[in-house]
Amino acid sequence: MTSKTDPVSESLVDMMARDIQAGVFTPGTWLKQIDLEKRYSATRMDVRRALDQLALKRLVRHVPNKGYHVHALDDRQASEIRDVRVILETAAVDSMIDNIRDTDLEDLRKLATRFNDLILTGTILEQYEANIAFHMRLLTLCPNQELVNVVTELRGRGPSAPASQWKTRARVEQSGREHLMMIDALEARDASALRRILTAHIRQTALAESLEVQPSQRKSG
Amino acid sequence: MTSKTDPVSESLVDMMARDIQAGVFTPGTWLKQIDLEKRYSATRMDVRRALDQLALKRLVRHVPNKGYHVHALDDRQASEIRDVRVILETAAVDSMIDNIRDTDLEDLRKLATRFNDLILTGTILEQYEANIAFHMRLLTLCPNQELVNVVTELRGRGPSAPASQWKTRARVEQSGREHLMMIDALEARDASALRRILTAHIRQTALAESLEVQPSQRKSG
DNA sequence: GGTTCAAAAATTGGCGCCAAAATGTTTGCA
DNA sequence: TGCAAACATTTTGGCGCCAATTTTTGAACC
Repeated sequence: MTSKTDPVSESLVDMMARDIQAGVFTPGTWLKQIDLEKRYSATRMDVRRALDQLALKRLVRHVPNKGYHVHALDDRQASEIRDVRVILETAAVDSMIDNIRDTDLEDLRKLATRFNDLILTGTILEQYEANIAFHMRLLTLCPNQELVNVVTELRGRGPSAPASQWKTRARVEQSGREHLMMIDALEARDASALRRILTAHIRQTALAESLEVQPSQRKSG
Repeated sequence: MTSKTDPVSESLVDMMARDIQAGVFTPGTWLKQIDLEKRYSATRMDVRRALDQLALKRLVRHVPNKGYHVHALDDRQASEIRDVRVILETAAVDSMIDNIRDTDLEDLRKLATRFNDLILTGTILEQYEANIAFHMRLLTLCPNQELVNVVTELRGRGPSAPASQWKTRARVEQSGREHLMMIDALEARDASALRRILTAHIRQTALAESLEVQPSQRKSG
C-alpha cells in the first residue's frame, strides 16, 4: 500500500508463507488465484509472482495448467530439514554465548514468558508468532547474519508447528519449558547444555540425559 | 523440457544464475530486460519472472523503476556464507564416510582429474563447471538431500569462483590438489583430515597443520 | 567553457484482455 | 438407472499495449 511493487509483493509472499505455516492452508490445498487476490486484496499479477516465489521456496508446488497447491513434506524431508537446523543452530551456540548480554537475557525471558502466557489465553496463530519471536531473538545473538537467514528460511520450509508439531497441549507446554531452559543455559554460559536442549527442541524429542553432547547427524533418514 | 512454462522459466533462472556465477555479468552490472530477452531469446514476462526469482535468491538486486543489477556481496557476507558452508559440509563428513563406496571414489577421481586437465586446456567456464561437478558428486555422498540443497544454494549465492577466488593459476592448481587430498581422506575414512581439507578449501586459506581439527565458526565477521 | 534546464528517447512496470486447458454439469442413450 | 459424451463454467496463463519514470541528449544561458 505504501510504495510500488517490491514491498507489496514481498509482504504478500510473507503473508502467504505465514498463512501456510500457520495452517490456514493445509497441505494439498489448491491455491486458486481468484481466492488469493480477494483474500489479500492484491492484483492477479502480484498473486502470481508471490506464488512463483513460494514455489521457489518449496512451500507450494506448481503443476502447469493446473495451479499451485500447498506442498506437503514427507517425513524424510521434514526430518532432514530438522537435522540441518540442528547442525546450524548448535554450531551457532558458541558465538551466541560469546556475544550475549544482560539485555538479551531480559528480552528472551520476556518473549519466553509471553509464549507461555499465550498457551493459556492466545490463539494458535498468536502462539505461533510468539514462538517465532523468541527463536528469532535467540538466533540473532549469533553474529553470522547469513546463518540466521538460512535457518529462518529452513524454519519456514519445515512443517508448520501448529499443524504437525504442537499436536498436544502437553507438547506446547514442554516447548515453553524448553525455552526457559535455553535461557538458563545461556545465562550459565553452558554451551553443551544449550546444544542439548536446542537439539531436542528442534527435533521435538524428549531430552535424553544419557545422550551424547555433540549432535552428530549421522544417519539422517 | 517437456511441458510449457515451468521448465522454461526454471532453466532460464538457472542459465542466468550460471552466467552470473561464471562472471558473464560482473557485479554491479545493470541487467536490462531487452538485452536479456535477446540473449536468452525469451519473452519479456519470462525474463521478469526469472529476475524476480534471482532477486529472491539474492543474486541480483531490484531497484524499483530502475531495474535489476548483479549484487556484489561485501566481504562480510562472503565470509559468513563460507562459514555456513564450512559448518554444513564438515557436519556432513561423517555420513559421507559412512556411505561411500568404491564406485564413488572412482567417479570422484575422474572428476578431479578432469578438473586438473581443464586447468591447462579448458576455458574458465569449463573449469568452473568441472569444479561444480566434483563438489556436487562429493556432496551427494551425504544422504541428507536437504543439506545438499542448502549447500548448493549457498554455493550459488556466494562469490563466483572464477571472478573472485581463482585469482591466480597457482590458486586453481591448489584447488585441484585439494580435491585429490579429499579423495585420499575419504578412501582412508579419515573424517578429521577431510574436515580440515574441506574447511581450508572452502575458505580458500592455506592448510594450517597446527590448526585445530574441529571447525568452530566462532567469530564469523 | 561549464552548468543547468528542458525535451526526447529508452526502459521499466502495471493492467487488462483473450485464448487454452481443466473441471463440473447436464443431457442423451443404452 | 448407470455411463458416456458434449456443453458450460471456471481457472490458468500468455501476450501486448500504454503509462510512469528515469536517463540521455541537446541547447541555451551564465
